Amino acid sequence: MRQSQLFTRTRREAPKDEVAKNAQLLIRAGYIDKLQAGVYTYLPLGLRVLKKIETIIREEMNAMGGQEVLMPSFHPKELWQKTGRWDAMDDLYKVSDTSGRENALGPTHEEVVTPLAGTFLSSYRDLPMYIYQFQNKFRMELRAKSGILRGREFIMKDFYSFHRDEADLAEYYAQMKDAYARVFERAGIGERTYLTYASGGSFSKYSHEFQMLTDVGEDLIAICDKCQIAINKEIREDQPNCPECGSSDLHEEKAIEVGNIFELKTKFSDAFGLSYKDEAGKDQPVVMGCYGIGLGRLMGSVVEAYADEKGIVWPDAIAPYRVHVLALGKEGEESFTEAEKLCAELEAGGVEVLFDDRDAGAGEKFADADLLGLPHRIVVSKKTLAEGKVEYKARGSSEAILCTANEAIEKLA
RNA sequence: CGGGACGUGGUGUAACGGCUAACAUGCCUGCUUUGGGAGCAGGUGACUCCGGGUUCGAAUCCCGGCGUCCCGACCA
Repeated sequence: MRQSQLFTRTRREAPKDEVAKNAQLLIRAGYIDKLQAGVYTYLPLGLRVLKKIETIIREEMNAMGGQEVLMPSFHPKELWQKTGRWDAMDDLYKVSDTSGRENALGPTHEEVVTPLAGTFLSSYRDLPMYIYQFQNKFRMELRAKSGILRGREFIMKDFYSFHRDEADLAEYYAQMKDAYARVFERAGIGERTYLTYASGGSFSKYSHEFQMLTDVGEDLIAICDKCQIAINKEIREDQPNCPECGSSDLHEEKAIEVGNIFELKTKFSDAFGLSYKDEAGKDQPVVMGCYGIGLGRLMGSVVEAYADEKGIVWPDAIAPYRVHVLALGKEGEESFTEAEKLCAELEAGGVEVLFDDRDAGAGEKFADADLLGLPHRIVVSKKTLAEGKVEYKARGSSEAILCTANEAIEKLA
């Protein structure tokens, strides 16, 4: 991609109404744009990041047997009345049309997926079954905040599992913990993300959250020094010690929830009469689990966690482009033609490249490269060409090295 | 939802109740420059959030609304 053709451009300053680091940097670099409080547009660069995250999650969810669907955002009131959440959920967006008919904008999809499952699941032979989607959720946060970390409209992966009994759910639930750990590992935040015990609501003792350490986190978690499992502060009264090993050596950290998994059991099956026939032909309630990841929040959390004073630092796996090639000098000069060749070669090898071909000074290009945060930077200039080389630098490192174009390409393999 | 702060060109800021609302940046023209946001010249761009009020006169003071951010509460 030629940067001169990019829809967005960078800004020197962040809008004064953004205080959160993630929003400041993402807006300055042209990844997102704010429409209103808690509601953001994902611009070409930002959408690429989001799609990378989505792909990682999709691969892991498919590996767990998930089948992807897309349910509507616009839900009839009756479904939400059936579970009592039409009145009970404060952050439910309710919309009415000119006929007076009322609908909800989905903040989550149990009310839709449960009856949907009832359409197709009728026998023990149909179970287990796994359905998921990526979709915009709506929650009327009384106070949207922290950039894209807590929005009113946000994209979420929500996954629902259907089982014949609690034992089967428990087994699957345990596997999902591992799948989630893989997602966060692959997204580049594995070493700072902790499996965290949290409140289980009315039907289960615990649910589990995946909490990523960051100062802007809204949650306080206590991490077990022995087994590295954490407990959310909300349940620490009842559970002062590590639930895994019983140790009392815990230390507190601020963190943000990037994913959660929850045993719904028969809460929604009961509300909607979702049942199956067992081997004896007897009706049994379907046992459910649900599993969520907020994609935008994950993206914002990564920015919060890794950015430095110059800008964003993306992990390889979710960077919008892996390589930023900067041509110093002028269009038509050797530095440009050589940089173009390099880009073509990288792209032929399947490497995604952003090519800074703008008519701009060297300093501006360096500053923007730091701001954009692509993991690998290659500079082609008069200076490097004089030695028949290019300059390679990893965004996270302060060391730039002179090497041949081929050596640079090898670094990216 | 309770408390606080703030709304001025695209962005960041300035302006005592009083000239044609200023400066920087961005953007456009031309020249120049190309290893850390370089320079020169010319240009573009604002019903000062909206609605009332006070006043000879309001960006500025008062009232109401809307919006944004922060703290708190809330948050599968």
